[in-house]
Amino acid sequence: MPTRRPTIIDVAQRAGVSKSLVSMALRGDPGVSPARREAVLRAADQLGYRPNRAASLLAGTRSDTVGVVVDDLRNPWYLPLLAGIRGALVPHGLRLTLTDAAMNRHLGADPLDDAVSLRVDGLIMAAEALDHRAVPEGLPVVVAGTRAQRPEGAAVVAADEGAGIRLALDHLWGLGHREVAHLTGPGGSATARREAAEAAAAERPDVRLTMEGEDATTEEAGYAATLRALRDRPGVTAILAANDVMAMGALAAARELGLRVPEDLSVMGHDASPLAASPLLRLTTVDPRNDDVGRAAAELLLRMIRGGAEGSPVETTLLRPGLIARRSTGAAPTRRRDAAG
Amino acid sequence: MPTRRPTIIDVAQRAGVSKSLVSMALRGDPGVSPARREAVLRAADQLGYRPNRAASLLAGTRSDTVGVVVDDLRNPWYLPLLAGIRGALVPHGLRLTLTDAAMNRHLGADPLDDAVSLRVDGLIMAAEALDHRAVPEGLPVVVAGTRAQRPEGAAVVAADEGAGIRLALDHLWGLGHREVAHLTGPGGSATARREAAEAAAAERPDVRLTMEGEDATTEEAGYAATLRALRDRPGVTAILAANDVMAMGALAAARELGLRVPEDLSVMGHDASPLAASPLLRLTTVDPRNDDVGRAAAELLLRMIRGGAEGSPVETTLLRPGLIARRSTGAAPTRRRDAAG
DNA sequence: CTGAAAGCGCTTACAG
DNA sequence: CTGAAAGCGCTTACAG
Repeated sequence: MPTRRPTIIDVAQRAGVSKSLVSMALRGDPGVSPARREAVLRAADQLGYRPNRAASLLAGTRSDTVGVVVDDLRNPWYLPLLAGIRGALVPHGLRLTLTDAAMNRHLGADPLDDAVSLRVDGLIMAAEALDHRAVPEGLPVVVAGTRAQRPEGAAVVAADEGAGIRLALDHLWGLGHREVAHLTGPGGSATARREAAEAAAAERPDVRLTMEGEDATTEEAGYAATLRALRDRPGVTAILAANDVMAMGALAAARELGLRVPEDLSVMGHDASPLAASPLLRLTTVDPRNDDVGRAAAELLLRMIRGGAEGSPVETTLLRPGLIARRSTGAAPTRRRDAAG
Repeated sequence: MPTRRPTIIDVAQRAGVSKSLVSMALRGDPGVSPARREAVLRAADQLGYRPNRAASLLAGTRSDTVGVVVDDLRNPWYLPLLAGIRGALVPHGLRLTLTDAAMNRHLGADPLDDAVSLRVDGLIMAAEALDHRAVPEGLPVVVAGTRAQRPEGAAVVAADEGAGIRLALDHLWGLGHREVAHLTGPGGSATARREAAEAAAAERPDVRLTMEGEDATTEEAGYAATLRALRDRPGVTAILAANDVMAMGALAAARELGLRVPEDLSVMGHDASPLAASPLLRLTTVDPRNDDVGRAAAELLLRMIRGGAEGSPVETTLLRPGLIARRSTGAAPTRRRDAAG
């Protein structure tokens, strides 16, 4: 029969101390003498002790865990964000529990339920707002990235979408593009980027910005929107997609039409996801610095957790995005060379 | 001040029943009268009661949670697997906690620690074997996908790699390819696929199989390996990559060399990841049917959990893979048309 | 710096 | 079908 898992009581007996002392030693409480701490750690190691988190969760006031909700694992934009979050959390001894909203929603499960039922200390939402009632009041929440809504009382850390879009359009305009199609779709960040693009274009009467919308922001949507834009707008020489995944679709559409990128058509993404760096895409992209966004979101959340409810005014932090120029953008052709034309 | 969260005691008072009755009603115990169950559910709803999972974890014998460990979120092969696992788990009321080994390892954290400290009922490992000592003895483990090692006592559900590779080579041979470069790398599934390819080629003296190895199975590795293979082997007309991500690198290398796919060079992937279906790649790929693998792994794990330690002999289940033909493969050219040649 | 005691919110036998 | 009691393995005041 499998031996019962050792508990702190077993560790205490072996180390010859009380069980509270074991608890304190294990958690690195400074008020434990080095000799006893040493004895406790040795005993724990010898017994193969592993703390029962359910017990510590129940007894303690904190879970030392942060919940991270991402929208959809298929769009890899969140990877740098997650790396930033992890990097900020780990030094503080916090763990992270990851949930994806899309698949859970698909199955009728509440994506927040997991994190909430585990009594996470705080939540980082890298997803469109879910059912807000699911967020217990008083739970610190930071929204990471640009979202349509935010739960009441949540702080926001995101890239300055206006600045990012301006970088993108300046880049394209600088290359001589005068008619740009913007691929857009539903969701907070696509909406923010679309509005920023419209605002920027309004200030430049010499350029033309075409909007091409789809009901999704996936690669397929980018593919379809690009085909449509190029068919309807002969003057378009550059595509600015709402994200890298859509830009990937745009590259596919260009290839389908026999257009060379960037000689015949420039394509730009947004997110600086790992995809954009792919040798196959070499995508010029707006870099929201999502690793920094993640780091800042995690650090803000930590302050909210530590500071208690009052210490944290609801704040919005906007980070300055950058631009990563790769081979998918180049000088505008005099006139678009369509395969058909 | 934030109101204390309601507990089953509050629910019991409101419903006018004992707290154990609340517990039973909430968990759907059949031995509770419909009237009382109704009363309990109503009271819980009115109070906004949400169970404290830490408490139920500590008091109960099961966590109703399965841990899933994936290797690296950057390679999307695991997405269909995860969908299959979820689909099988949800109807049984089990939840899933997802961990990625790569990022955790990178930060010096034990990827299993989370799941284990939460006392998951079982583990699905879609990752290279980790530190086996971290797996508590007696914990049901199913390894999903072909992996080099497996924890002692773990069951395996995977695609039949031999059959998959045979499908791939038959496909290429049928198209007239007589010299194929196989892109390989470290790790269990790449190793299994390499060995299967070698075995299959050994039976066909009229074909030539070149191995091109890298120290990783990433897109960059596939890119580098392809450049090398095409430089060293003028007769190679097809690339068979160990996975879709490497095949993506191969496509990039082909483009770099000015080779058209599939007219000048055929490229094949493995995994049937979402990437392969991309309009930009349209990658012919071996389909390990990872959704089925995930479903079968979850169902086997459930049987192991329900059956207890003895009910489950260590078993290996191999599923028959398929082949998805797309545009990246085609008839072999008489002779490779190198951009330089 | 250390130990004895109470209690976190549930589930599980066990008695009715 | 229902209720009173014990206990899961920790943490946290609290007393020394």
